[in-house]
Amino acid sequence: MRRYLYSGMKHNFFEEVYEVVKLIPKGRVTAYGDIAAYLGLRSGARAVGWALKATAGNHNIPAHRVVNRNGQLTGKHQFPYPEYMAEMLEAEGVKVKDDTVVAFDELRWLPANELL
DNA sequence: AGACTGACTGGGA
DNA sequence: GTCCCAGCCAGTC
Repeated sequence: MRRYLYSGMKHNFFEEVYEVVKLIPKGRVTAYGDIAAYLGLRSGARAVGWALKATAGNHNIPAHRVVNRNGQLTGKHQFPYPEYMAEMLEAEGVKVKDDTVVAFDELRWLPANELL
């Protein structure tokens, strides 16, 4: 995994996002902003969400492990059906209540901390 | 070309 | 805690 610093570098932002998302461990979650920060963007969270939208239907990318900074499943409506995202997380041992990940702070996986 | 939009976020009021 | 606002990327009109 290489560092992505946006300044001056021409690169496919989407692919970088996908690579990071694929590395999120089962049973853990992360936030859009965490991924953006790791990729070197100040406020690229929205761009990350936009990129993940393009992965809809791609089962090779665990997009359900990405939630917003409050642990809310804001992207649930992009899945085959609204409950799909929560079901996937529950199946991995992540508890979800009211569209929000329980104990989000403990399960939050930060790429900058866990990767070299 | 310009203006919006969206699976967002941090900071200030 | 709430509300507002600018900034990020790529696509659409």
